[in-house]
Amino acid sequence: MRIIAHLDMDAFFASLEEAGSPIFKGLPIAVGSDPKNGQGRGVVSTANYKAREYGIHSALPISKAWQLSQIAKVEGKPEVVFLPVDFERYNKAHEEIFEIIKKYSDLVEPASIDEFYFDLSFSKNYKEAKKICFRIKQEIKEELKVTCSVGLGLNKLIAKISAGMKKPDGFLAVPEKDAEKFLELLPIREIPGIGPKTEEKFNKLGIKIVKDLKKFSVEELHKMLGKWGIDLYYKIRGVDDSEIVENKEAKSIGEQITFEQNTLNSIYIGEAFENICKSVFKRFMTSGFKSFRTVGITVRFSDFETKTTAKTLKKPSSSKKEFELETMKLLLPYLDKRKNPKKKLIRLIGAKLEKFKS
DNA sequence: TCTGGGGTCCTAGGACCC
DNA sequence: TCTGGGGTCCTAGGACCC
Repeated sequence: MRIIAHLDMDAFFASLEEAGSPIFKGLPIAVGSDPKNGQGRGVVSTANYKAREYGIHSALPISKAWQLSQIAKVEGKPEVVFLPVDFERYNKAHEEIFEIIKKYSDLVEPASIDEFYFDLSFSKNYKEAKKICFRIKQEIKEELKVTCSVGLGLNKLIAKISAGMKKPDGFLAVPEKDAEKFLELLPIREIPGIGPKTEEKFNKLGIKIVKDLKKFSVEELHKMLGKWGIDLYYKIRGVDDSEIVENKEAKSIGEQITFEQNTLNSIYIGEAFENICKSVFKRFMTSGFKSFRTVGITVRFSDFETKTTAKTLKKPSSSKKEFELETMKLLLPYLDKRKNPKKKLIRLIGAKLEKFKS
């Protein structure tokens, strides 16, 4: 029988900032874009638990977060500490956590910068596995001064959901015999892969919790959701055979920027685009891949309409010149009448590389 | 409230080939 | 003369996740 663990860092970016700067201790922190006195674009990446009391959370527009901070100030509460995202620092912490988990399990999958799956099937039982989880939690706390939550279950799905239930600094094991009951009572939105659109779709049919979802046959879910519906049918019955995968290769490398102000100034856009391409290519060069075959761009207009265009080259390439030339050819039509007849201002541009060969 | 940036996976339609 | 079936590749867009 498998025993799978999922470890999820608590308010990761904000916790690391707090741990790194004692003066922030106890203060509300929002890591994300520059609020620029309420004029900033962009969103909150991570808010610590103190900031969440103000109503600030991930993906909240930074301007709104700034307003909430001003309101708090008027009420005599401490203002929010706004900090930029420091990926270098978080990546380093990620590696350190990976190394700690590695000491206890030889099958570890980093699922994102702040999440890991690992295999504890070698443990005699859940009690033994739990002990290991607590040792890992302890070690992370000692070394990095941040907390995490861990879930245990018979597969990745159960492990992930249970890790999320006792945040922060929590632990939950859902043994096999309880798995189906545990799932049945959850709101469908708790199932990873069911987002706002799918939730809405099911809500309209009166489907609220996982138990309601079980009314549908495999065929019905397949029809409604495509291939993923088949997975879902089994997942909600506690069946998830997906493996822990240790080394996942990247499928794409890309970057995009949102301008401070929407623009159609081709000199300005051109310069920004050049910088993006340079940076993307640099990352390609250090990725270890030998070649790419598809190049692509993204353009987002002022009304948020977003266009992507891609071109697959005849032959694999590793040429920076070719990347820059081909993406520029894709971008140019959006700057004039060809693909922008209404002369809409541009809000964001991006470039990416795909179809790698090692 | 006016919406980042980094990704992954899936789908549908068209081109093309045998 | 007016039209099959299977397969693959490519592109654009959508949903989702952190």
